[in-house]
Amino acid sequence: MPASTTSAAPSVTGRRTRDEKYDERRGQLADSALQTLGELGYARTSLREIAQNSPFSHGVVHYYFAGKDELIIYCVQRYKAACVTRYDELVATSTTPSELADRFCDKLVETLRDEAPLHRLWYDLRSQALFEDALRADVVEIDRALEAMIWRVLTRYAELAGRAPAFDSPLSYALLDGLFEQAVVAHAAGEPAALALLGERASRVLPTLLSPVVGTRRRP
Amino acid sequence: MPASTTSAAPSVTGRRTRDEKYDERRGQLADSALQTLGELGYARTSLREIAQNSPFSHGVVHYYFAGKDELIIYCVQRYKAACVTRYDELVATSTTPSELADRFCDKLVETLRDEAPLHRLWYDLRSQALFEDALRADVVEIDRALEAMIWRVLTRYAELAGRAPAFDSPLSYALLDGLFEQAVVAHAAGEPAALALLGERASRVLPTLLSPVVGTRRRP
DNA sequence: TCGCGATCTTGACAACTGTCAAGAGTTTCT
DNA sequence: AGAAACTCTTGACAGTTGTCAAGATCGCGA
Repeated sequence: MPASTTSAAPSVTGRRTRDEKYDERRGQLADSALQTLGELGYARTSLREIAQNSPFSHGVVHYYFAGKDELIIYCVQRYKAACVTRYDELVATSTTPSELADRFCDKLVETLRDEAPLHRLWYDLRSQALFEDALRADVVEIDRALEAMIWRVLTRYAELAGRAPAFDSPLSYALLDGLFEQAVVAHAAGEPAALALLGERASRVLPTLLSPVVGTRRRP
Repeated sequence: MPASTTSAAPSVTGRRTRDEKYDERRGQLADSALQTLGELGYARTSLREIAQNSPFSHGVVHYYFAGKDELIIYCVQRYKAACVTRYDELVATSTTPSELADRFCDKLVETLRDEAPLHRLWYDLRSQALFEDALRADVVEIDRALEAMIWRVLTRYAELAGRAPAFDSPLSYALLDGLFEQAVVAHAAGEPAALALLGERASRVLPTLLSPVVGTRRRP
């Protein structure tokens, strides 16, 4: 174990301190673990398999983590950090509702295309959390963060359109998440149209997530 | 192995034939397996655990099934048969759109309340199919059957309302499935409001799955 | 009643898992 | 340079798993 127990902020000096290297190794191991998890899924991933996808041997895990559970949870939190800001730039810079909708759908398709293993892993972990208590708290927290991410998109979308969201945050997230998970499943099953269908369906659904326009009906 | 290889239709005589008993045992084992799977999830369920939830010992599985995979797939197909007709009676006997919507939402809540383990298992298996090729074909087939089940509800709902479905079958299913899975997760996490929220959200979403009314706008 | 096939139990097997201790190798500091 | 702390490898452990073979038990037909 490292001598110091203080958390590792970047050192002011040029040299890296021990704690920084320690945290770097933890991250390195977590990335190897995430790669393996994305390929094999939670159930089939063993510590030895993780180590084989890393420059280290299987025993090193217990030097940097208390055990398998702590490693997995660390991975899950790392995954979350990479996810929840995915649409923020798009939300900040879009100027019309249709521009925001288009860019959001494109990004949705793009992340499925480029990061399919991680998305498979996410749905796998969320299912595992239905049975494994140790995962539940972190999975629920990530789900909330994803919901908030979607809600930021929708509220800005509504704002740009001069309308209101049709549903509240959890319901809106549930609908879009169902759409995305269906695409992940189809993509994993090798359906080549999965990407295009996701984009097309998302762009059809988005307008219905805003409440119907009022006040434009002609006077009687 | 049983002497005859013919499939076991109910015998005309009063006595049960060997093949009938053979199939009965397969079903019995599959039910024990489904119970264990619903409690522990796919990853943590072993053949010995399944056998402990049955009147038999662990070795008997290999007398009735070629191996673990065949047992699991047999279970999954059995699960499907119990699921896909859940809303058919309601579809056949409802006479107004709001009656159908109410009864559908009630049934949705009821099945989550009474059969939560099986629903957990379903989402678990669908996630496992993202990694395990042996499960993929059967899981995809079940997903299609569930989609058709939902589509029967929606087309009848639209018919009773004198309107058209707003989206096609896959998209409608994806949206409602997202809603239901969210409720399964919340229910498993012990949130007591999960059941009520599911019913409330479903009844809010259903009307938006029909295309907006046209032709009722007053003439200019 | 007896015999034979169907059914089921028991026990063993190899493979795999998470865990951890012992020690080798490496870096750091005085 | 030498000691001390840190880092990593190796090998072993106990437990679990799917699989299957050998044999015990059951039940039906003659």
